[in-house]
Amino acid sequence: MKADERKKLILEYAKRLFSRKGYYNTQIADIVNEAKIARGTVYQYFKNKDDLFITLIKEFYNDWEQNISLEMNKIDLKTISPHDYFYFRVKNTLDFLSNDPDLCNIVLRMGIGLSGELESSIKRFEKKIHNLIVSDLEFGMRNKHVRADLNVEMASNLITGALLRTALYDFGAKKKKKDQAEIDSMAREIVGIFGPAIFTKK
Amino acid sequence: MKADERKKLILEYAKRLFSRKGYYNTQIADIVNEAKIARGTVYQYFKNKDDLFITLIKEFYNDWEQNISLEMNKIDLKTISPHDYFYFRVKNTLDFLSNDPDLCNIVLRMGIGLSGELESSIKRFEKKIHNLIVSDLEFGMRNKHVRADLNVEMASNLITGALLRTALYDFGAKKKKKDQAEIDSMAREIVGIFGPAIFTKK
Amino acid sequence: MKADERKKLILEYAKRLFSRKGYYNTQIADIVNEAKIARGTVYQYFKNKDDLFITLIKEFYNDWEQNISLEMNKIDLKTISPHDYFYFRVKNTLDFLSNDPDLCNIVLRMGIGLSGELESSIKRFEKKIHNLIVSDLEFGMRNKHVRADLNVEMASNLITGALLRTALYDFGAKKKKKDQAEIDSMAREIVGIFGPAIFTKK
Amino acid sequence: MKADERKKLILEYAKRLFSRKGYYNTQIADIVNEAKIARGTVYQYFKNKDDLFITLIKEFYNDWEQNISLEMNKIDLKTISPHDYFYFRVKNTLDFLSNDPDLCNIVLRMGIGLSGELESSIKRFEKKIHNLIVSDLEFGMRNKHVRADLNVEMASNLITGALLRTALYDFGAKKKKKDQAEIDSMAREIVGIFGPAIFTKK
DNA sequence: GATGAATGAGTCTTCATTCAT
DNA sequence: CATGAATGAAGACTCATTCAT
Repeated sequence: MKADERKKLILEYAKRLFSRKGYYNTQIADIVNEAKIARGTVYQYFKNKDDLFITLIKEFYNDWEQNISLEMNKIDLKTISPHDYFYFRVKNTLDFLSNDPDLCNIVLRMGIGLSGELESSIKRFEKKIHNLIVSDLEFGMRNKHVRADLNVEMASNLITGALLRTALYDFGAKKKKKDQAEIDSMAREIVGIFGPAIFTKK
Repeated sequence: MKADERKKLILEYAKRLFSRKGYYNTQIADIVNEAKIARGTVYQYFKNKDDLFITLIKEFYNDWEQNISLEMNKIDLKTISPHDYFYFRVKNTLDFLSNDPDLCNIVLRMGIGLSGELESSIKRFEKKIHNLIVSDLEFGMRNKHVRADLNVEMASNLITGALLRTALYDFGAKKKKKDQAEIDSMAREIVGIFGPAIFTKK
Repeated sequence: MKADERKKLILEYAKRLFSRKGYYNTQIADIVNEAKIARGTVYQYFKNKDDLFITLIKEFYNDWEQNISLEMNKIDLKTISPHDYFYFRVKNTLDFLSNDPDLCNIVLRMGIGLSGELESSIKRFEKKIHNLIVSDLEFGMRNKHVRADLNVEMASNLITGALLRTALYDFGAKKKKKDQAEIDSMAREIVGIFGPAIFTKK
Repeated sequence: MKADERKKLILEYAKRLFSRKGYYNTQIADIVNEAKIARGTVYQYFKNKDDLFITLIKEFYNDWEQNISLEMNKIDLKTISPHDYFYFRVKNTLDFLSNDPDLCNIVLRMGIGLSGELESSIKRFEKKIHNLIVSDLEFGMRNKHVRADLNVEMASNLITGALLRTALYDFGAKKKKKDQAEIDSMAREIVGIFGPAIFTKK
C-alpha cells in the first residue's frame, strides 16, 4: 500500500476510535488492531499519539476553511437578503458538520481533559465559528440589517452554542445520516428562532 | 481534622484540579500534593479515582436539583407572565452555574473522553436542562403562551446550547466572578433573543 | 525499609550491573530482578534511567573529591620531598580506585556511547585527574623540583593514561581485591617509571 | 555504483556516526539517511548492525597489523639502538592512529557498554599494543638494553595507557589533523619520559 | 485514621530486521 | 541489486491502588 493511503487509513480508524472512546481511552493498540496493521506502522506516519490526533483535527479544520471559501463564492453579498444570508451560513455549517459524525463528536465534545496543544487544536473550531458570526453580525449592523442595539458578543455566543449543540445532538450522537431536506429544515428553524431577535424590522 | 471536613477538603482540591487539567491529566499524586495529605488518605474516603470524580459531580447535581425546587417555590405559576417566567428560569440557571466556575468547567466541557459511568454522570446535567426546557415549553404551549408551531425539541436544544456556552464562556473560563447585575443583564439578553421567536404575540 | 536505605540498595545493584554489562545492556528489569523489588520502585527514587546512572557517578565523584581533601591534610607540603609527594599522590589515587572495582569499570571504560549528560558526567573524572597532575607539576616547577623543560600538558596526559589503565587493569577487571602492600608496590613502580623523567637531578 | 564501493561507502558513514555518537546511539536509520541509500541496502552487505560494526573494527585491525609488518621491514633490528627502536615504535603507533580520528575515537573510548563480540573486537587493540610492548621489553631485557629489574607487565600497561590516552586526546577529540613534525615531537616526548626509567645506563 | 513506601499492570515508543515490489 | 513500507519484540516509564506501620 502507498504511504499516502496507509496514512489515510490510520487516520480513519483513529478518528472512529477517538470519537467513540475519547483520546485517553483509545490506545494505539486499539487502532492497530482495528486497522489490522503492526504497532510500529503508526509511528512511521505519526510522531506519536498526540501528532496523530492533531493531524486529524488540523485536516478537518483545513477542510472546513476551504469549504467556507468555496461556499462564499456561490452567493452575491450585494444582493442577498439578510435573512437568506443567515440561512445560507447556518445551512453551510450544518451541512459540513453533518458529513462527519465522528469528527463532530471529537470537535464538539472533547473540551477539557486534553492537555496543551491537543486542547487548543480543538478550541480553534469554536473560536472560528464565533468569530465568523461576530463579523457577520457587525457587517449586518453597518448595513442596518441587524439591530443596532444587539450585544454582538453575547448573541454570537448564544448562536454558536445553539449551533454546535444541535450539530452534536443531531449529527454526532446518532447514527443515521441526515438528508438534505432535514438539514434544510433544521437551518430554517434556527433562522426562525434567532431571526426575529436579530434583524431590523422591514 | 474531622472525617467530614477532610473529605470535603479532598473534594475541593480534586475539583480545582479536574477543572483545570481534566480527569486524565489530574493524578492522585497532584491532589494529595496540593491538599498536603498522604497518598493513602484519599482511599480512606473514596473507593477510587472514579468514585472521587463521581461524588463530586453528584453533589453538584443534587445541589442543583435542590436549588431548582427552592427557586420554584418563590413564584406563582398561575400569575407570572410567560416572559417573566422565561427570564426567571434563565436567571436561576445562570445564577447557579456562576457560583462554581470549576464545576462549570467540568460539567460543561468534559464530554467525550471519559469512559462509562464518568461520562454519563456528566451528561445528566445537559439532559436535565434540556428536559426542563422541553417541559417548560410544552407547558407554555398548553397555555397558548408559546407558539403552537414551535419545534420544541429543537428549540430546547438551541436554548440549552446557547445557555451552556454562555455559562462556560462567562463563568468557567474567566476568573472574576460576575455580580448580580451582570447576570441579570445576561439573562435579559438571552430572553430578548429567544423570546420573540417563542412566545405568541400578545 | 527506609527511603534512604532503599535508594542506596538500588544504587548498589545498578552499579554492579552497569559495571558488568554497560549502560545500554542493563535494563531496569535487570536491576529490579536482582534487587528483588518492583519495577516502579526504581522510579520512586530516580527520575529515570539516566538519573540513576548520573546519581551513581556524582556520588563517586563527590566521594573522591572529599577523599582528596582529607588526604591532603595528612601531609606537610612545606617539608615533604618531591619524590615522596608524587608517591603519595599516586598511592592515594590507586587506594581510592581500588576500593570500588565496579565504579572503576564504569568510570574508566565507558567513554563514548553514552549520550549527552551521561558522557560528560563520566568525563569529569579524567579531567579532574589530569588537572590535578598539571597543577602538581606546575607547582613543582616553580620550586625547581620538576624539570623546567617538561611539557606539562603532555606529561600529565601520559601519567593520566598510565594511571587509569593500571587502575582499570588491576582493579576493574579482576575480582580479587588488592591489599595495601600490593597497592603500595604498584605506586612505587609508577613513581619509579615517571620519576626519573620528571624530577630535576639532585 | 559497484558493490564494493557501496560497501565501503556504508562503512565510511557508519564509522563517522559510531565515532561521534557511539554504537547504541547510532541507528541504522541515521546511517542510511546520511549515506542517502535505502534502509534495506545495508542488509545486502552486512548481516546485521553488529556485523557492520565488527567489520569496521576488523578492517582497522588488519590495516594496523599490516602497517606494523611493513614498518618493521624498514629497520635493521641488529644495528638500531634501543632508544631509537623505542622511538620508532612509538612514532609508528602515533602515525597510524593519527590517520583516522574516527576509528581512534571508537577503539580508544568504547570500552564497556558493548556486549559480547562487539566488546572483544575492540579489546584486541589494547591487547595487541600491550603484547607488542611486552615482547619488545623482554627482547630488550635479553639484550641487556632494558633494566633487568623492570616489572614488564606493569611498565607495559603504563606505556599502553599513556600512549592510548595521548592518541585519543590529540587525534580523536580534536578536528585538525596533526602534521608529521608534530607527531614526531610527540613521539620524542614520550620516549623522553619513559626512556630514563626503562633503559640501562650506557 | 493517617502515612508513604511498594507494587505491577498497562502504555507508549523505538528500532533492528524482513520482504514484496 | 535497490527500495522503503511493514513488522513486532523489547524496553522505559506512569500511576492508581494496596498495605504494613
